[in-house]
Amino acid sequence: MQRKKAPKEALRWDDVRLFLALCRARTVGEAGRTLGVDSSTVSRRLNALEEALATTLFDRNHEGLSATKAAEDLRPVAEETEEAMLRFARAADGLEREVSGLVRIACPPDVANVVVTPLLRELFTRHPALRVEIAPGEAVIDLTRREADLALRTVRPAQGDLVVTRLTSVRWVLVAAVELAQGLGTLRAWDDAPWVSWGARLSMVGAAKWLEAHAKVEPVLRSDSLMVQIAAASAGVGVTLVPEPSAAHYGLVPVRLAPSLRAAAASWPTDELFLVTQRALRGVPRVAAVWDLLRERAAGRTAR
Amino acid sequence: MQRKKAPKEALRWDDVRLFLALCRARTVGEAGRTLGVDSSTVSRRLNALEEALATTLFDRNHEGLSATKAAEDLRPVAEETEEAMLRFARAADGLEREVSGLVRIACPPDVANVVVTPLLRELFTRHPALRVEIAPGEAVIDLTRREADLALRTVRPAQGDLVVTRLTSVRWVLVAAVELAQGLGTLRAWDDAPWVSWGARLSMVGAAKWLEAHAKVEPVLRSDSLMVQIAAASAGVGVTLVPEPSAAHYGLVPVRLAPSLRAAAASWPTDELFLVTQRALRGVPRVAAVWDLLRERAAGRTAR
DNA sequence: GTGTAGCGTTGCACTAATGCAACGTAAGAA
DNA sequence: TTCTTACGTTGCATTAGTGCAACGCTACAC
Repeated sequence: MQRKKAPKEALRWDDVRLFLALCRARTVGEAGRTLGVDSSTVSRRLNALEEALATTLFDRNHEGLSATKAAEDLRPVAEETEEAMLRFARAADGLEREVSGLVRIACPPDVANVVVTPLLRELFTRHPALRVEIAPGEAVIDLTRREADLALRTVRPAQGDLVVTRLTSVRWVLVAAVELAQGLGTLRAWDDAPWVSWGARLSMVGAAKWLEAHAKVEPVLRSDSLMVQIAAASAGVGVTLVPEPSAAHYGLVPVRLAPSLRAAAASWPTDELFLVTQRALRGVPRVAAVWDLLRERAAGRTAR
Repeated sequence: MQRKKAPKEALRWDDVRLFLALCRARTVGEAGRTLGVDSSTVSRRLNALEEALATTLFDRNHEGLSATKAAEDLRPVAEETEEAMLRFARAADGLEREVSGLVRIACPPDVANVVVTPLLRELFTRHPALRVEIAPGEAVIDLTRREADLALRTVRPAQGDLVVTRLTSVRWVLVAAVELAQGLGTLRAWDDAPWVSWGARLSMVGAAKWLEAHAKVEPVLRSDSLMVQIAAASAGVGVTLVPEPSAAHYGLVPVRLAPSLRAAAASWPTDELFLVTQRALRGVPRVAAVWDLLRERAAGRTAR
């Protein structure tokens, strides 16, 4: 007597699909074909289902299948289930294809140029109906006012019903145009070089604070725009602190430092780059498409 | 660029169950607990589902899950699906527990005694609420008139909306009571022994036809009841042809035959035993219980 | 700071599910 | 009869799915 001890097996939802296919097919093989599996699999799963329900659903003989009364009683309920399942699939498909329309991205200008712009080609290849608007600016755009769908920020936002993910962290480096860096050689004192730095309005920026704290130099140029600083540095106006990826992107090279300066350089700021959107927008396909691509392509391990 | 080539993956119905559990849980682990699987499994299957739907359903961070707009749109449809699935499970459960009531079995008397009766103890152990009525008789009971739920027959019924399965095949053997068999020794001619055989009414029975064709003997006793024949043989009245299992059951032993008789003996009839019921009754649990036990216990390989 | 706890994810060994091919049975054709 | 065909089932090698344990990340307590 080798009876089963555990009829505790939960009903697997896929078994209802199997059951329906069997109701509609005249043979096990035919049911398997509609399900895309082998007839042996159908046979075994039917046996398991019957054991789980402690009922015989179909009689099998050399002519194929014949439904028992139990199966015929169950069939209408199973078909309701299938209709609901089809509605679900249709709803899911409906969501899926809406990757079109305009996505507005707010981000710092350098991030726009260095991070976002290089990804646009791939984004449009993936989703031809997608359109993008980049709103660059140092100021913090208020997402809750719907000025943008997506924001890239260097500070983690706290308030609001927002979804936040950290993309990467970037170190800042002291760079200059190639000729100036060569002309300077190894920097022995901070004021041995002309500096380009931040204006009064954004003096709370990490780089500005570092300059204030560690290298009390008087910049030859101040600007609240990082892009202006980069342009000035590129023109050989002076040295400046910029995020490493931006330096590489614009052909600025690191300035060599004498050992005496390296301790202070160790506390150069580190930016973290956060991707932010409103919770309600997170699942909207056109937004999700950009979100996912940024996570996939722009995310990096923490630089320690 | 290792993108997926095949988003052709069909939606598995169980994934909707997973999706619902995730909607209701605040964490992956909680969803896994309600589903009875590990959190790692939930994590992987969610990733697969999102890839299949090409949609992000949940954002995951250190606090757990948060549903995206897509997930919230899908949730009501998924819950309808679940309700239908629960109705199915309830219907299946309802069927399952009805193994009780009376099952009427029509069969030849020897089959009743030899095959059915020995199984009753196990049947009642399995299904204590079950009751059985055995209607023994040589005549063919008409199942379509609902005189019986189940029939055991030696001829395959052709007409009607019946379900038929062959249980086993049995050879007939020439037997006698122990003392008579010893007294006879090896039989050299058919009429060296007194015969017990069928009456006129059932002369079409295989054994009667054989006797007519091969051994033109005049029986000392005729009866249309196999049970009477067996009783007579047991009392030492004569030799008779009976199905092999019945002979063993009633302590009758084979009569030894001289080589000259063996050729004719080779064409002793072979009965097949068929289990029959109406299609509509096949799935009724109390009937299915008996059907299944008979198939399981009484079915044998073909005796060739 | 530094540790701790909770979350989702990943590596790996293992189990269950699957496909393929061979089998046993039954009905009809030659 | 024998052969053929179609059916469901079973054995076995392979694959996909799973659980456990370790990991990385984040927040919070200290």
